[in-house]
Amino acid sequence: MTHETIDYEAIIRSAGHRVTPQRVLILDAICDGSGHTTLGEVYARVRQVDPSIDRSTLYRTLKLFVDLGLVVSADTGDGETYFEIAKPHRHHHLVCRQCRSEREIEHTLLQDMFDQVFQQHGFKADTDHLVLFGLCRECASKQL
Amino acid sequence: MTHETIDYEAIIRSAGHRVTPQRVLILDAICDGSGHTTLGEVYARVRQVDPSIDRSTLYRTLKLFVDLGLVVSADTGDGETYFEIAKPHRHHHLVCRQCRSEREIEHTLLQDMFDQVFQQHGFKADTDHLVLFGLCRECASKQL
DNA sequence: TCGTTTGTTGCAAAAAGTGGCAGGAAGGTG
DNA sequence: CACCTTCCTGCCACTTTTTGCAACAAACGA
Repeated sequence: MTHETIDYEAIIRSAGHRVTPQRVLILDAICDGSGHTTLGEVYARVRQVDPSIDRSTLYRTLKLFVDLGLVVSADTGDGETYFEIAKPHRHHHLVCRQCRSEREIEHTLLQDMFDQVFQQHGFKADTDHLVLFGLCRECASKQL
Repeated sequence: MTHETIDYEAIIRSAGHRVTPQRVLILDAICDGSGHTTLGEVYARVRQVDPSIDRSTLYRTLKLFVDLGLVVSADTGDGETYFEIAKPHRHHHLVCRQCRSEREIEHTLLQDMFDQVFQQHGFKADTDHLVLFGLCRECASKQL
């Protein structure tokens, strides 16, 4: 599982929160499958292991994880919110409006822009997971 | 009111939609106040003028306006979705995590980044209203 | 290991958001 | 101006998300 490579328990504890079976289970569920996972999928996986877990717990836990930076959430615009375990490298996503495909991009591509924003406005941007919408290469060529 | 400078009625009509009192009222409500407005604020203002307007009407109208490009919506990540009347120039926002202040930035600052994304990934980004989080100059200096 | 403290959980109820439907009204035509 | 067509709105029922609260259990010290 992806998150076993980072010490998530320490992160939770050091923020003054507790490591509970529910939280561990939910984190596991987010890591199952590859890449982004929807809230519904997470809920289904969690309930499969422990049907007694309440929806409200899931919502609260997800919010906590996002606040702690353990999990990254992205609203891809199609109504569903996606969750993904935080990766060691800062990255962002491209989402095609047409075919809905996703693609990761390196943070480096945005760093220059962040630097310019800082120079011109003194604003230290720290957004760590941006979603850019547009047309992917394939769909763009079909548009002709 | 901001939107009186553009012919929003023509935009609504030319798209095959009707100009109703409810729609006008909701557009007015979005323009009240400066800059971004939350959904809750819009609802409160609308109800103040006409308490009979239904929630579903507000949601449907907001969605319509966004589709038409009359209104720009931005998910600022704090759970609240913000709405703003569309402005003639493409722009984005900086939002301070600390003091919640907002500031507009020119699209030019992002264009280079969009160009690079296109060069490297063939992806035509067209996101027209990005929200970057971080620390504004004032809050950053206080952090010391 | 036991007891204490305090963050968490599950439950229940409220609030927010969505979809179907029938009556009502905007906009066009004669 | 009256009529007609079609889109909109308000209402209702339903799903999703959030909140208050009492019981529970993780973490820590003795």
